[in-house]
Amino acid sequence: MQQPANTPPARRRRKDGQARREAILDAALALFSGLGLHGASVEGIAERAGLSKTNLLYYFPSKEDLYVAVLRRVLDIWLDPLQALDADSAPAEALKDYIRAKLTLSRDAPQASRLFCLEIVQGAPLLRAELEGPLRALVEAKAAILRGWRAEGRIGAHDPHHLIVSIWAITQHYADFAVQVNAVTGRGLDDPEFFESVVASTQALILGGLGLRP
Amino acid sequence: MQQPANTPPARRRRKDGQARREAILDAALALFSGLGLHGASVEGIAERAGLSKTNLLYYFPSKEDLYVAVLRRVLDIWLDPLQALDADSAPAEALKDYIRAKLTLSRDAPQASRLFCLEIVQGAPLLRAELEGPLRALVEAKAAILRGWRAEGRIGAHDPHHLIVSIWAITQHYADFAVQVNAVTGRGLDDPEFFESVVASTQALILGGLGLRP
DNA sequence: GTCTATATCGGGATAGAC
DNA sequence: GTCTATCCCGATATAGAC
Repeated sequence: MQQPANTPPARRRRKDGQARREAILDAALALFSGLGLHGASVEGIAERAGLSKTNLLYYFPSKEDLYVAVLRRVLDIWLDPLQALDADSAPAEALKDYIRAKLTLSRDAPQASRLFCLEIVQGAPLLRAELEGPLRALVEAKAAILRGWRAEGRIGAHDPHHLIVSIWAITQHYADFAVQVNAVTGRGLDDPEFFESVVASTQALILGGLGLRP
Repeated sequence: MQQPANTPPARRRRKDGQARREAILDAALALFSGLGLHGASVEGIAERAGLSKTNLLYYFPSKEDLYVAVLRRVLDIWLDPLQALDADSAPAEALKDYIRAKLTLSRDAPQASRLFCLEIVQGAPLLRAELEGPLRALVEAKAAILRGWRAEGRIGAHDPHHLIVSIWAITQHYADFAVQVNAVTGRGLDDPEFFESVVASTQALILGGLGLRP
């Protein structure tokens, strides 16, 4: 079996390069989500990622390029859980799973949630196309599923758009407004007990609103 | 009756000064909420307020001072509606009124909502004291009302903190994530018909989650 | 209170050696 | 790929005349 040292230089360098890019993207996410695009400095990101400012600019030619790269990565994670909402499942189970998946994301990737939030709040000049295209189409597809359930009398009457938006609002709020939630309740999603109580509460609220009982 | 020209200079100047401060605060809110603290420039704010950069710095000695002044103003508006939640009202009516008041604020003061959101998402170094003090106390008082209603069997079982947080999350979301809501639904709170449907939907969701029927 | 001019600085980006 | 040195611009803030 070959040792790592035997790996051809070209390939090893490329792998290192990818790892370095990942490290930069991680550092950038941390600082952009905490300080905003203009509040974070390239130097600060570089320092956190363990390289020099000029060296960082070798990997990403400009600050904006880096920012867009981070944002793209975040968006990919973001669209994922809704995809799983399935017409064949029982409505209550499908919605409960979706709520749990979103809250899990808020717990495990709060920085991604916050960066997404910052970008949307400021008008999302970079993301608007993504929102009006793929996201809108995805929501439309899932709204159709909800309307189908409604037609079959399996859930109560409720505007599907508002339902989806409300689920987003609540689940993301626990990541984006974490400091406020913490100030008021003294706890956060990283506390397993609190996490489960939020999941249960949110599920109860949404299902109750649809006239379903968990 | 006296003409404005007869107003003593000192008084007139002071009144003009106050009006100018207001204009600056309005302009600052618009730009800070759209570009963030570091993204907005003093020059841009001055231009929007109709004076020169140096002149602005006569009224507010530094950019940060201005930012804090804007934030204080926003927070005052913010704490207001929850105060009105009253133990003597019928639970369903009190909650419906609160939801409508919050959504009205989201419709009429979206920039204030967004600036507040930006600040919280970034960790709210300036607001933390306000959150842990007055806000927490206020929430605790209102949570006690909800627990009282629960004890009397007038509402269903639901954690009061989660309920309040969920109402915040949904109602503010329509201001803060307006571009996303617009991308997905094609409409916003400024559309009266849409506004009323959001109010009705949110009320139904919350009351339904508490086992109440509107 | 308002203006012009200017000091000062941080930070993004480039040049070029190694 | 990484470094040192440097350029350059935008932005905050100040000085001082009017």
